[in-house]
Amino acid sequence: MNAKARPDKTIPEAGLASDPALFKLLTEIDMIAHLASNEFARLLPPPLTEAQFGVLNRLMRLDCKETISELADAFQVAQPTMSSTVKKLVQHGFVEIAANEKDARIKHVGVTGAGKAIRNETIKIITPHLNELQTEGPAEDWNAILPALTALRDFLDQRRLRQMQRLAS
Amino acid sequence: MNAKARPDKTIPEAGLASDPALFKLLTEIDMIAHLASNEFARLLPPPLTEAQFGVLNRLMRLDCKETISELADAFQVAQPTMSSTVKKLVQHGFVEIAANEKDARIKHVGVTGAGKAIRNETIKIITPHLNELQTEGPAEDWNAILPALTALRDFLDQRRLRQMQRLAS
DNA sequence: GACATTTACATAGATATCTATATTTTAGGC
DNA sequence: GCCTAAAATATAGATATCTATGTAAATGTC
Repeated sequence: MNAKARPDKTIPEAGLASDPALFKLLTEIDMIAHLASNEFARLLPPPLTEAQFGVLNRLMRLDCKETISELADAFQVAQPTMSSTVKKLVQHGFVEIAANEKDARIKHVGVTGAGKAIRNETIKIITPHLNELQTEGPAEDWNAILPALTALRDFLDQRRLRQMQRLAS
Repeated sequence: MNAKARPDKTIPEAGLASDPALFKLLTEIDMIAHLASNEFARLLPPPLTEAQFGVLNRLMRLDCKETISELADAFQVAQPTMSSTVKKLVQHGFVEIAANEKDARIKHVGVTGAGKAIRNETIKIITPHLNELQTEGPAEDWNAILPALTALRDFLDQRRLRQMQRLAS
């Protein structure tokens, strides 16, 4: 990202006035996700990437081990993508693989001490930025709009599952 | 994306109950963007990619030509990324480059007839899916929550510009 | 007006993702 | 029990993105 701060050409609202509300919403959501993702990626302590942090964060929040496929499903990425992410986490010593006694195909991914340390370090780095967003950002009632977005996400997720089942039949 | 439709392990709400509302919101937004992006990418008529469609759509909506840098800024991607996207659009014959008479460094990107055709074809493909989202998706008042998200996006965008200026000083 | 700086774009190399497919292990039908 | 199908993961190859840097053209300073 090398963009220079040029004369403000920012569009006040995503899309055109004529676009349907849902299309504008999705456009806006895409831009927010993109902006937040870029900012977040820059803050991460090397060698941690967004995908890698996501895995550490999830396993620590849920306080459990998960398999490659479970993680791939949770983050909605392809299984080889998660295999690659986990492989790098292993190389960095942030997770370790445990074999399943009953099924030799399955690998359980668990966070190591080093993994917990860098995840907590990341949280410390991120927190002030989130706080700035809270205090200096727009004063909206985020809890009020959260259920609508959760419903939308759930619908898209269900539709995705339906389409996959259609392909498999 | 090879995920199988496994027993429903969907988390009802993004993140943990203990997470701050804004963090949950950003997590939810990231998941929606991811889901929508995946679905959209699958629907695009080859050889069009999401980034390529975005450029065609923008130039046609604004009914103008823009430079590589202007497009990179608009989509918040690095300039070489947009150079690459435009190069592929040129190879497919969807845009054409016009030189600037006064400044030989500048390239103006304009949509061709073939570009307009495939953009309109894409709209036709997408529309039924958007309609399904409208009719079968959650019945929320999207117009009501749009301003809050626009404000959030604007804040993140402004913060990004501030940080870039800080680096340049 | 010469020279350093800035600007617009291109190129090179690295990474993360995807799809397609291979490999290994388990489960099921006969 | 055997043999096929399904499941979990790995490998290979392609693409899109990034950062760092190169190149050419315009700008500005003295």
